[in-house]
Amino acid sequence: MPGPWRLRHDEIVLSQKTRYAIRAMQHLADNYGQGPIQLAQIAEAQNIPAKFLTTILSELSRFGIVDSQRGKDGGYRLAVSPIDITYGDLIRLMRGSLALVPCASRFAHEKCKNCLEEGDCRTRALMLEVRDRTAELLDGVRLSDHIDLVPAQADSEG
Amino acid sequence: MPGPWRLRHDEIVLSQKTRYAIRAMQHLADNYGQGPIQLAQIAEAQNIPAKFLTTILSELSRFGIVDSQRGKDGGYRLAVSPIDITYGDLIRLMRGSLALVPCASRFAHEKCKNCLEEGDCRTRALMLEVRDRTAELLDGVRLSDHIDLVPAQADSEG
DNA sequence: GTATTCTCAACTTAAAAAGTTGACAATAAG
DNA sequence: CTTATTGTCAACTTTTTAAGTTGAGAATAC
Repeated sequence: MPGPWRLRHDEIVLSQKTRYAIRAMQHLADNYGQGPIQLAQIAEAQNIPAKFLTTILSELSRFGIVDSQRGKDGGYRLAVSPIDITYGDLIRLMRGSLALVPCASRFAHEKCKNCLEEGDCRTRALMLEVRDRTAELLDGVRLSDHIDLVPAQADSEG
Repeated sequence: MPGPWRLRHDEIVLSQKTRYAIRAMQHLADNYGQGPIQLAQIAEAQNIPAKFLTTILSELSRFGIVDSQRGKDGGYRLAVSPIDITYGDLIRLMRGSLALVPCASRFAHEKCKNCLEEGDCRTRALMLEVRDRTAELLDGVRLSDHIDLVPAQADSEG
């Protein structure tokens, strides 16, 4: 890997919506076992536009991973213990797949547009490998887990 | 991970452009050491819209990873041996980072929009881990490597 | 029955990705 | 030195996706 080739910054992988969903779920996990938590409270604590959170929580509720209750003192709670929800689950739920390319999705597998025949695509095997490693990691951490923060400094590249 | 929660399919990670770039580079790698390869030939062989490939190859050329030559019998060739170019290099070049979220990029690190303070973000450590594992894999495979295709069937999920 | 809280489809806005155009620059061959 | 060939590049159009809002409605509690 020679050369100081210039870097760009775009093509973010986890959308805002997915990230909001993760934070909302973390919030619910933190309050698991207590009464329903109101949307407004989550929005405020997690810095998420309330109206948008509406969409996200309804969706999670339709998925059945969150229970909702209307009316006074209503709100949301996890429908499942936080120990039974992995980050992999959440990401698959919100974005359909952990794969970097369509053809490397184990579940939602489909042909990549404008690609070669799959038998001739040399990138696919690598992307499947990446997907599997990613899944392994993301499915190994649960909403109930405490996650240690590492200092994270720019020593390695990328 | 209980429940048959419905899956979606969107938010693809490697853009068309990045995938085209990878295939174009593979093509050049296959013809490394031979004369310059013309854009039209690459476009045809790799099923890439020729005019769009123009943009991509010019870019790669500006990055210095590809050499170009104009005029009759001109074309493109790798400026660097395929053994010295990893898939990680290519992806970083085209999309700036291997990270799933902005705050987990080692190089192009920046704060995620509308997130909590980094010290309070519990997702970050996990995403850094994912980034590192991905980088490890992608930097371990070179354009010169033959990649074995595995049958890849939907046994595990996601 | 009224205040509260979630529901949801439809809509708007904004941004990014994908791809095209066309004038121009370099090179080779005659 | 002229012509055909091939890459360069900024500007543009089109399409798609993400992000967020609106507003009417449904369930619940008091």
